[in-house]
Amino acid sequence: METLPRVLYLIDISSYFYRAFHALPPLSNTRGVPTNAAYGVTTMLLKVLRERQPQHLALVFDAKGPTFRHELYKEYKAHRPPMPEALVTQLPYIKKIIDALNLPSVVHQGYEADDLIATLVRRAREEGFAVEIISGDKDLLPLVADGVDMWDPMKGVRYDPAAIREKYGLEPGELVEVRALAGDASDNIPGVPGIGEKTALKLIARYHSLENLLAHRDEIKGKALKARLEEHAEQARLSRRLTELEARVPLTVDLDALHPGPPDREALRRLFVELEFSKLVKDLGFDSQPGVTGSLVQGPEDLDRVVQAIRGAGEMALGFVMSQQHPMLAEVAGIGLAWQTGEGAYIPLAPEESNRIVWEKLGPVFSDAGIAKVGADLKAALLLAQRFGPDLKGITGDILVASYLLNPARYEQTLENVALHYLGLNLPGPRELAGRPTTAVGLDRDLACQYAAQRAEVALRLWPQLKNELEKAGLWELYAGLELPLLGTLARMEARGILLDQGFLRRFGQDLEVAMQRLESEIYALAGEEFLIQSPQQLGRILFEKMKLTPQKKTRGKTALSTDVEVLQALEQESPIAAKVLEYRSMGKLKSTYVDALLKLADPATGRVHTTFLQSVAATGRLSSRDPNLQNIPVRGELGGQIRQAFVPNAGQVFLSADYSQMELRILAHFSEDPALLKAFQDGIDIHRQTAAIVFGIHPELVSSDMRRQAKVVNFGIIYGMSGFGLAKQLRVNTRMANEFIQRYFAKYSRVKAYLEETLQQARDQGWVTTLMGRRRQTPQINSSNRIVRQEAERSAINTPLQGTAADIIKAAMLEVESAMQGANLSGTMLLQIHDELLFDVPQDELADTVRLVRRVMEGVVRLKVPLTVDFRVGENWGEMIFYAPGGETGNQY
DNA sequence: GAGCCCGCGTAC
DNA sequence: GACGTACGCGGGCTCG
Repeated sequence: METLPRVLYLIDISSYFYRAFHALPPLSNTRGVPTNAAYGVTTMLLKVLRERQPQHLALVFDAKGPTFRHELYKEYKAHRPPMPEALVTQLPYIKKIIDALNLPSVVHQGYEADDLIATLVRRAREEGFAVEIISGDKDLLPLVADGVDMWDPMKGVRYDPAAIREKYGLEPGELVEVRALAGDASDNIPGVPGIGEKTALKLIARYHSLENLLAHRDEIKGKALKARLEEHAEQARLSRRLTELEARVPLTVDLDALHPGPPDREALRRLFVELEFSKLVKDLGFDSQPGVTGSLVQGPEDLDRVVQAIRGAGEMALGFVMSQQHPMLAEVAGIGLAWQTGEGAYIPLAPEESNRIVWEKLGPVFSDAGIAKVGADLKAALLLAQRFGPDLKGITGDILVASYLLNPARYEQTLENVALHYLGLNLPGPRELAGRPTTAVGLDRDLACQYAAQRAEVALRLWPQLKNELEKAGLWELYAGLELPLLGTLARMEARGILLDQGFLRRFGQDLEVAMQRLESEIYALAGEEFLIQSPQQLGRILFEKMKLTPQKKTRGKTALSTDVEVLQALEQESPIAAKVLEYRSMGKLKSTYVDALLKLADPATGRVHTTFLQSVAATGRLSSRDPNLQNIPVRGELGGQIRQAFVPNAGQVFLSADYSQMELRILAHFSEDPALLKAFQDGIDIHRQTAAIVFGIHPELVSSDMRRQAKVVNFGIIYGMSGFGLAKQLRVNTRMANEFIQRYFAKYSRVKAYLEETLQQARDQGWVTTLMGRRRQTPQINSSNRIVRQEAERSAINTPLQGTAADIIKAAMLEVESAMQGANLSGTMLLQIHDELLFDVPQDELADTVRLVRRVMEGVVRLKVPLTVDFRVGENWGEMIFYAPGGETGNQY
């Protein structure tokens, strides 16, 4: 069997510090420690280890301080700026990671890494090693030879002698001569002035060395070139000495002993966790399972012991094992508990209400506000506790909400992700524990115990860390004063639910079905065949292949021809099929997404739907809503309104809706302090009309309704960071005109432009943007060299303070409205929040008082530089709401 | 059949 | 490439 040559891998590690630092965006962990170079160097090393599995390897470092080259030439590398501060801070971490990886290193006083590598290459060849130099530095290319390759894992580039001959037309060793002539600005090697790399390559290709060139300088054609060579011959000789690598460094290292040792996995795990290299923690597959098995709590004695222990600890983490439905309806298997690190417990619950003993014992602990409660998704715990009897009091640490405030856009907020991020733990899911596809409630008792206990234990451990991080980031007040109490408010809203008129909805569904069947046959007739109208693929085939209608654009994925509303509207000119498909689509949407889904989700016993408000999803700070999403119920159009009509108040009550008027534009006025915007809102002027007057350059009274409509798009476009192109598309005008609108907008609202610029600058400088109440969103892509990525980050950075401040304000208002209503003995209830609107269910006879109170609270919850105004509507259902005018001045029934 | 992505459409 | 934030449907594909 042929024996493969031993390979010595020499890593030019110092150069990677700089390269990783400059190549990667300015990443940092949540504590603000810069981490990009450490990350880049680590991934590079791991790649080498993974792909080469080296038996012999050395990390070669530059020595600190001056080298022999500085003695030759005191100006050597004189123009190098000092190492950036953000890189210096990372060096100790990199050092620790290298130590933990247990990789041998080589350094020698007075020499640069390049010389050590040259020396090691020479010795390795003498001793029969093949060599691979791991570097991206061209200065090392002269070392490449038969059996000596160079590889840059960062770029994935590889050089052997043939590759160098092809690229430069020279032997590798001759590259030294090139550098002697051309010099190197970054190392301050002078070379010959006027000779650059191109000329040098040509000359060396012909004469092969500096000395030979100088000997034949009379043959040089260009007069100027010849003169330069004559004049700077000595400087070129100096440059050659500076650039030539020293292969005789007196190293005593034994090449055979350069073995990578076994990595210190625990040390690596700790470092990666501290630096928040979650992916690396996971990739390396460390054995980082939590390892809490949990004790099963069965019978009254066990329960007594648990209760006593919890009381002793003064805090507890808890989490219910439940199915994926609303907590009010979900199937529940048991409760995971933890009150001290390293241990957890599980209390199984019987299928129905035969858990009397459990709740008798546990109830007082749940309801004791002196015992702090921690968990992932405490809103669910609150609702479940309520469902089984006890109040849950002392809610303190919601892991998901806390993690969300720290970094709302980083990843989906799940206990798994947060545990990996902050503890480096891989939390196994039901599937991993059972070794088969299953859900939490599908686990048998012992596995459920392990699952629930370790999740509670992890939550318990996470909380102090997250709390600390919140305090350090200045987010504690937002957490404890706003989000945490809001969790209770949201739980009450969810528990109330909202009543559906199911009969109405069913009839409407049937009407839709009939209408859709009629449309369906008409569409088939026009198409000449039957097909799935709701399939964009099949529809595209019919429209563009069979009927030969004009394709307008491709889909977002570029995979097919688009059949979206914009396209179909354009096709209305060509064939009556387009309008029919549009109508069919809009009806299908209503039927499947709203009618059918709402009926499915209504509680059969009460007819009420209980949405889930998600408090740790939307990156801007908004809430979202799911199962059903009650924040996107149709409002426009005749048919859309029918859906809303199916939402009705309790008997004898009415719906009251309170919506902030032009909230985000007012916030823009507040932040930008633009005089024209401030004045408009202070004087109660119609802002869209004012903007129309500005962009069309006319008197406000001459603004037509269409101009106002267009100006409204401009106003919103600003908030979204829309480009001229996007605005043009939206308004169906040409880009030139749209740009003109924007230009006029900023000419008049010049402080708005300045404010948007300041926001972007803040994002670039500090890496995050912020809202009125200090909410943060990181902007990791804001300095991306990829323009598309960068611009997307810029739009988010512009939009987030505005959308997020609106979220802050309405959240604060919700808390205050709730307590004020209670204080005023008003019995109306809050049902929904739809971003800038609150929906209440109010007794008729309390309507006027409720409106007064809600107005006072919502308009007064924060003091901005412009008034916040709220519009009220009242109705017998959500689809037929009319403006509420106090005192009934408008003559309506209210 | 489950899980995922795509295309599309609803809200603010 | 071009408008921010969400949720969720049906079709259709992949995978086991």
